[in-house]
Amino acid sequence: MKKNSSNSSQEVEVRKGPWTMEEDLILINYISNHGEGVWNSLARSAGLKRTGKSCRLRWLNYLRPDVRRGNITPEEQLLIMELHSKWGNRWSKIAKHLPGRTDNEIKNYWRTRIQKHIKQAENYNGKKSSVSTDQATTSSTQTCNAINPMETYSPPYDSFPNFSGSFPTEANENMWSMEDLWSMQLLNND
DNA sequence: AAGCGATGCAACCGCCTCGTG
DNA sequence: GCACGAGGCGGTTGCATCGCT
Repeated sequence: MKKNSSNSSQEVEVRKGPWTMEEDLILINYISNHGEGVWNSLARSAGLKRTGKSCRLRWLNYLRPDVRRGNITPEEQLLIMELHSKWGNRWSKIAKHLPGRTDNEIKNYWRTRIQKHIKQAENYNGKKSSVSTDQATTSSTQTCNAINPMETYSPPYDSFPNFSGSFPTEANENMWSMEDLWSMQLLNND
């Protein structure tokens, strides 16, 4: 990002974009041997041409052994919605209540799935209210003065016709599975 | 079968907070 | 008390994939 550092003579090119399998392995290997630490120095010591931030993000969102991927269950979804209605966009706070889930994953899930349904519901309500304003206002008065987007629509979560059908049914396939990576990492350690 | 728009997710960016000297 | 660096967080973007025409 910023290139005006004092040690510009030794400035190393910073890699951006998708992580390669090799980089993943280096990071996993390094952390399993040395543990997490100061991310900037970790990135340097591990020989990764990445920023500390990038390493941290990759580790937390993807490489950590306890990260669960895909298959957000209906229970988790309800919890997300409940916590979001309580705290708003405090994704990391919400993520702490969903073991194995990352803030990024929850954020993405919210934006791509739930928010879509909210918009649909709002449109539906809008149309409805144009026909019958009284009904619409009475049904939304409970929460109409809230700032939180969760509270700007009235139907309960389970009233979305397609909602239950939109749960991901299978884990997203990555280029390589975490099991593969970890087994490779174990092999490297030998 | 090809083209194209929609969708989902990984990763980056920039701001804020906190710890340390 | 102040400056600076690192970490944390939420918002946004870019790209790969999917599904429809």
